Amino acid sequence: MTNNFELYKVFYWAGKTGSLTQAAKALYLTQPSVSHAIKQLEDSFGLTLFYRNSKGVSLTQEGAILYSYIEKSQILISIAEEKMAALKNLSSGELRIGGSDSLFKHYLLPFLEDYHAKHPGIKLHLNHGTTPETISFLKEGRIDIGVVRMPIVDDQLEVMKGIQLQDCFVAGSRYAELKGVVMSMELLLEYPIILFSRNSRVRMAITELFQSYGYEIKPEIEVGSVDLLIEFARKGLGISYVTREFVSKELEEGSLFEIQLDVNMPPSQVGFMIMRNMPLSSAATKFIELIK
Amino acid sequence: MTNNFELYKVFYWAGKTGSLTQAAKALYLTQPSVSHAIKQLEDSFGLTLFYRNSKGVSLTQEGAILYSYIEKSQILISIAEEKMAALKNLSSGELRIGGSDSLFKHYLLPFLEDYHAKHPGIKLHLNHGTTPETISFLKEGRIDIGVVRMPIVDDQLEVMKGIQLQDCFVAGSRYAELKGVVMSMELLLEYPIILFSRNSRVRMAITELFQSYGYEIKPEIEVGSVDLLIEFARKGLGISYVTREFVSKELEEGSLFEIQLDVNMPPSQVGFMIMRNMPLSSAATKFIELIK
DNA sequence: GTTGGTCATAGACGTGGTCTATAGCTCCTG
DNA sequence: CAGGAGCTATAGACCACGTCTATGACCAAC
Repeated sequence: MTNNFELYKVFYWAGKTGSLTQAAKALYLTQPSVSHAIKQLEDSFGLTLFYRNSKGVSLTQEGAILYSYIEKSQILISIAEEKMAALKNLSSGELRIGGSDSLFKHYLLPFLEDYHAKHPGIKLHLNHGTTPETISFLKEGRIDIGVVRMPIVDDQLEVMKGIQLQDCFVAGSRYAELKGVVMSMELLLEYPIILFSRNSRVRMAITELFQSYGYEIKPEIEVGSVDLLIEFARKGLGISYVTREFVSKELEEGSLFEIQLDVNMPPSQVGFMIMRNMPLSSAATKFIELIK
Repeated sequence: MTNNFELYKVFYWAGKTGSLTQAAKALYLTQPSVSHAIKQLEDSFGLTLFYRNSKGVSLTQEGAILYSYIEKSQILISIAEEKMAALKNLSSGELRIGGSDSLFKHYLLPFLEDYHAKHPGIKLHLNHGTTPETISFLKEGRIDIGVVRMPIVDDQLEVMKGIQLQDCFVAGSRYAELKGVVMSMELLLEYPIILFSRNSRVRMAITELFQSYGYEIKPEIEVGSVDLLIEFARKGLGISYVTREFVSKELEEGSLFEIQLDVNMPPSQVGFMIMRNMPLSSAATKFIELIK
């Protein structure tokens, strides 16, 4: 036996208000419709659910048992509907972004602040990882959006351009004599170089660039975070290859300066990835609108 | 926002099976109907609930949240439907009967045994009280059936005849000389009489009977239970007025004998009361069928 | 390429849920 | 006690909407 669940909604209101007429008003129906609906339920069970009297209805023994279950069920549905409304209007929900810590900190942070201020109910999850990890997370559905360096070639993914960044070599006061000097690659390679760890997108890009000119760039020091790249360069341990926009503060205050090279460093593009042909959550849609 | 609850049933099965086609089968619908239903839900919330792919569907973040509520809700409804079926087929439920202990013990007991054997899932509640108390309980909905002595005149009640009982005077061996003697009322009153307490239906009947012949019956001893009436008579404390059917064992074994009177004692009728125009529970309906 | 499985879409159909109108009932009130 | 104001039940008409069939688009596996 499997009833039309709509009947339970009618039953719930009839039980709750103790009146078919009141239930009809609550449901924007007419009283005969409600009366008919209750009769249908009763017939389907072969049980009488209500006592009818001149001032309304009251639950029978059996009706009361049914009501105890249906009430809980209906309340759950009401909560679910409220929850859905909250998700829709972004007063609730979560936004899961994957990418590198440096992009979070130096590029995404203002957007995240803005977003959080506008939608304080949305929980933010920042999932840091390498580009391939981020892509995996995206495909596994563990994040909604991935933020990485372009180019990304994966036809399961839809990639949108973000800001354009410029990588460059920087040094601290220990190498002050290089300030203002336009260096060749060959010359640069005579200094100790500090690079990001091997599996990063930036590292691959710079390695390829040098290779295309016939050089091999071998770092003296390899580090795992942008902060360390900056810190080591400031302390004079070598010349770091960093994203210029991420060291704007240090360049401005003079604790670091940019090394001029005689070749153009290609810009690098930040990209947002989402799954192609997969619907985005409201929270994620809104965030992407914000960034664009 | 208040959806057609039928949509949630479809959503539940789609989420549960991970396939619109499977959901359609479970609900005896076609796949396009299910597809349409899900679309309606999604439109009503303004949210996407499922990812569609070539091997079925899977819940989105938001769909999963909805599912967590709807699942509980639907399970409650299933339980409720099972419960209703159990109440209908009498494998569950309760039967509440009001009346006097003596009627329960001496008249209803075999029926109760039979009923309980046939429907062990039905809980029996025997609510003992006087006739007016029993009527009150019935009107308050605290019992389903009342079993009392007729006549009952109350147009809110529907009364059905039960067994006919015969009250009589009995004595024990102490008054052996009266065995076989046809006594007059006048003579009887010279012996110590034991009667049931004042507010009982039987007591009122016997008092009225004696009055109609111009006598006043005043008991030596008043007791509150039929068992005591019997016990006191056996011990020779006096002559008890009891229901003959309730002392059949004692009459047979000879520990009590019936006093012959020169007037006919009117029979007394047992009646079953239920509320007029009020639906009976399945359990109560079945019990009444059994007795008839 | 073909087959077999998804889900989506379009449009037709017909049932069932809703309506209006009215009756029957009980309780209350003048 | 008649009349009114509640309530629910019943009858019958109607039309929206839920369901169907048919088809398309897509994907994965063989």
